[in-house]
Amino acid sequence: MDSRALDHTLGCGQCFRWRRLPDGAWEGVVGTRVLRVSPQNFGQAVQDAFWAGYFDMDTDYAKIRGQMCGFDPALARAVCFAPEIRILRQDPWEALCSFLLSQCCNIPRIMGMVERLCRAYGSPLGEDQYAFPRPEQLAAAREKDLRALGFGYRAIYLCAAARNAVEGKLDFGRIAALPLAQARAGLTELEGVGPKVADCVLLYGLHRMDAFPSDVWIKRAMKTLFPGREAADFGPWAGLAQQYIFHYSRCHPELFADERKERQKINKAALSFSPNEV
DNA sequence: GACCAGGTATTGC
DNA sequence: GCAATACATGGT
Repeated sequence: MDSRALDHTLGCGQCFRWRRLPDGAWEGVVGTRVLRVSPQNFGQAVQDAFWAGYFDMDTDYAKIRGQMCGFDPALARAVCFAPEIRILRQDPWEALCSFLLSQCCNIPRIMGMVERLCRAYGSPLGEDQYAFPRPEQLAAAREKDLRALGFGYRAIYLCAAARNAVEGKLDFGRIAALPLAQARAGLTELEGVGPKVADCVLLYGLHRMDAFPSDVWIKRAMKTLFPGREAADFGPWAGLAQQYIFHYSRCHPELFADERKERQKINKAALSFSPNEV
């Protein structure tokens, strides 16, 4: 795996605990392990079954890419922009908490929040690294504690999730065994989990490759780049297609400049009708 | 100093 | 069912 491949997979917005170092290597915490991975040692790292699983080495991505590129020229452009994206097999609990926090935040802010959460409640792993807190650890937190970390209205969502996990009402093993629609329904019973967060948990935490998280970027991209298409059109690899489209869109905001102008025009008009009067 | 961000729950029509 | 709105905050 070359450095471009690491950049694609770890920098495409699917994970929040990896950082790119000045020399092009990446450092991250997964479970209770810390890994510094570079193009030079990647092959050796995935000799270890744990990391092979995490990087999803058993999936033939080249084959899937081929099918995608033949399906739609716009999708082919997104694939060619960052072809080496792989869908990591992340921990579902961590994915749930991370994407509960992600609401109305940009990725740098999400990374900051997750970092503060781990420092406050996770187990130390040495060298200034902390594990993602387990449900029992997070269950000790009160809403005000989490608000103090800057989580805002998302604080109660984490409290509720931790409580449900500890009490056994939230069981990822049970959800993993369900068909997609039912798994999604099970997750959306949790406070603060709507269709987007549920699909993120399914795709990134339970590796359901047909889950298709639809956020602001994906909604924009679907309207502009894939008019008339919907998630199901992308088939069993819709989740991977979604990741290609998400990353491509975020790196090409100019594609949506017209829509942004429209939004600003509407905002301005709304303001002129209701000037601030304190 | 706006603008915007990997949304969700609630409310009102 | 669907649009509007509140919810909190910080990165750029």
